[in-house]
Amino acid sequence: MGRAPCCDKANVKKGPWSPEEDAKLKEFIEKHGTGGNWIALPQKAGLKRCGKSCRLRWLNYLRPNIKHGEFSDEEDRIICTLYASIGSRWSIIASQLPGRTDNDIKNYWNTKLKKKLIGIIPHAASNKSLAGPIEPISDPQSFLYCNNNNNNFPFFTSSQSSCNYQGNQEMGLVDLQCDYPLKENMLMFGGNENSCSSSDGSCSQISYGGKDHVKQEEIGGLQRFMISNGLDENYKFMLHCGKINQVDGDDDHHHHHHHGDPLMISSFDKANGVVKNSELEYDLEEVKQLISSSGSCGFMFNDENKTHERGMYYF
DNA sequence: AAAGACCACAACCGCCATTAT
DNA sequence: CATAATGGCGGTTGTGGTCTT
Repeated sequence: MGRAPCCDKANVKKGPWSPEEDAKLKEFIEKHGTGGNWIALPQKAGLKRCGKSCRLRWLNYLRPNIKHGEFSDEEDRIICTLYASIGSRWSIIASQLPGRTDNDIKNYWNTKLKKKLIGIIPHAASNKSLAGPIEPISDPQSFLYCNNNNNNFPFFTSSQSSCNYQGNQEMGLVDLQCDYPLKENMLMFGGNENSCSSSDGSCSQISYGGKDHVKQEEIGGLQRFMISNGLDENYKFMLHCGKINQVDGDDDHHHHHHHGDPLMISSFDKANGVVKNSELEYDLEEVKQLISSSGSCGFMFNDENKTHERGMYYF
């Protein structure tokens, strides 16, 4: 038959560890090691704990050289970059951060870091008046459709009826989903076409890298720059350039990429059936610059059911 | 001052591939 | 081989502390 049962579940302590228990476990492991057997360990160490609980306590808390508290900017950057490329594979991410545990990083991401990443993405809570004209978007199919059920980027809630970009200087992480096959004619800046989705959406992972993933298309005289983040499903929004022939009258000499149309964000309020546009502080060229700068990273992939394409961009 | 909301974090739970009997 | 438990992982929850109302 199989193995013998590990421990008497009924006679095992749960909940937070006391300093005494910590001391016992630490002392035992420092003296005898784990013996490659966590299940037998609590018996030997005289602890009324399940082996699994001991393992967790050791790995996440008692083990030497564990860093706790403040994450550095560099650590933030690594976490964001890795999250953007591999998602919530915490143990792999932790392996790149000496002294950090997967549990710590996971907690940090879920409670703090995610919230820091409001970057170039509109801050939905704003009630500033919209800067741009309201204009219909001719091809509703081209909206990126996002929802925040994945709870990755709940930047928007159902109570918000418009999107405004706040000019946040911080980095932004963008999560997008679209529930239609991406169009063949969509352009990717700087990227190779192969890294875009195959038309049947059969790729499980499409590419890594910065600039490959930003999508641009032209529909009805509008340049559209496809990027999105987590949204309630009542909302759809996209970034796009204003009218192509719009005159850029700006006289800023410091940035060679200052030509081009202002980047607009359009959101669709399904409840009210209204499309709202507002102007982004960055123009398309600036966003391209951001995307292709060394710090950026992004990728796209399809989910298992091949029904959604998702991508993430890290600036 | 009390109650409730919010937050950070440690710990637990269930799943799954691997391993021991 | 068949079976049952382990170890590792990621999602989730419980808990204690702090902040708000």
